[in-house]
Amino acid sequence: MEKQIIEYLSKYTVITKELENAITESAFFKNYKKGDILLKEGGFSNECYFILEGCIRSYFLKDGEEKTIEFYTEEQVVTPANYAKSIPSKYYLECIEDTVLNVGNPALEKEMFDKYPQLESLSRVIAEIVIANHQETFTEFKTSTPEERYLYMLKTRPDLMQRASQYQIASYLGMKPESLSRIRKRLMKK
Amino acid sequence: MEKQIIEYLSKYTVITKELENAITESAFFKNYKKGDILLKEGGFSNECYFILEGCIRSYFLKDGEEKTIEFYTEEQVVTPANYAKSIPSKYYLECIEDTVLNVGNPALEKEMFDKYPQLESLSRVIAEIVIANHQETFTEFKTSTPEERYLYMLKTRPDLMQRASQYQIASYLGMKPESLSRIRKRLMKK
DNA sequence: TTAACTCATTGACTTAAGTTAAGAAATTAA
DNA sequence: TTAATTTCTTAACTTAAGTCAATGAGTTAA
Repeated sequence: MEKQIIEYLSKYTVITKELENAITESAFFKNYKKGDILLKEGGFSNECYFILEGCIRSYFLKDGEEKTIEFYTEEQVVTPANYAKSIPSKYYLECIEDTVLNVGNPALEKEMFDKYPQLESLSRVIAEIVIANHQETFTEFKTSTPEERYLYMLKTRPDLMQRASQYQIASYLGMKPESLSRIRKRLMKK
Repeated sequence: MEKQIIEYLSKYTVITKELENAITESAFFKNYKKGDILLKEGGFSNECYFILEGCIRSYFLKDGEEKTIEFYTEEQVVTPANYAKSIPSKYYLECIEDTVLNVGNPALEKEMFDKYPQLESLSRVIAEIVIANHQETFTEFKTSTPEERYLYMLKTRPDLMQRASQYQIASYLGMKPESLSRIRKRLMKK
């Protein structure tokens, strides 16, 4: 179980045996059931997550509808925007499958960063990769039609098509469920 | 001139006199004219920038049209996605005004991070803030109509309305220049 | 096993963005 | 200062997404 985290980090840099042990020993896990809410809109957060198994969806309510912000799956880090801050969350975090998480907190994070500066350095590098990836996704979104966005998602995150419901996917793609239904029908014929 | 960088960093943490001096002494500036290209699509980059004055636009070509990815203005950091990597850039960086930049490079960055770990720590913190801000912008974009997106930009980045041309703003907002023109006309009447 | 509920599909209609093309306005260069 | 070029606006038309409403399919719970 701990291995997954080490494997993930090892993609970016060499993890010394010492650091590996420190991470393994301090690792803390939690299990959630499908439908469990990790964070509520208006709530506070002192936890960040690394997904070992399962899927988390972030969403908020607008005009009485759920608007999906993001889907997080295996090997992804979820840091609530209000993590370690005393401001209320703007969104929900919900497990849309049974989910196993590695859970972090500000105190542990600080302790680890102080003890192993290379870990904070690695976090910076990963954060910058996340920024670059995010910008690419956003750009793709802005320059595409709803149909193209659906096709792009099919190509880049095909697993989500099975894991999430259509109305969740629709709002993630910035469209109405009816439109997604029609797009799928249209593409069937081709 | 150096003061701006120190002021910017001081928003997030206390900058010791020693670090301030190190930053000030190693700071390197460049001046550009309106229209100058900092990076070409397909080109390589070993520079990152902190904008002291002016405006940089990132864009690429799709279907023969310029698609604006982002506008960067005073106090913003521009790190090309291929910075310090041997992969070609997917986009252009263009000064849309006369611009004054503080220029960084991988070697200097490494030297400073090694000497002042708190600077790398700060970079991580800022990177995470950038991620949170970016996600909020993307979410706002996804859940809004083109007209709402225009109004949102008017509210959050009013200066850009003067600094960039309409076709640049239109593609930044994910619409055609004709649509932006019509939206503006529609809003005039209200 | 049925009843209740949620989710997905379909159809008719409305609305606004895309497309194409022309011309006006503004900017830049000769 | 004029000519050339670029940018912006407008109009007519096409296309597809949003809206509203009904129905069908699938899931969950009594």
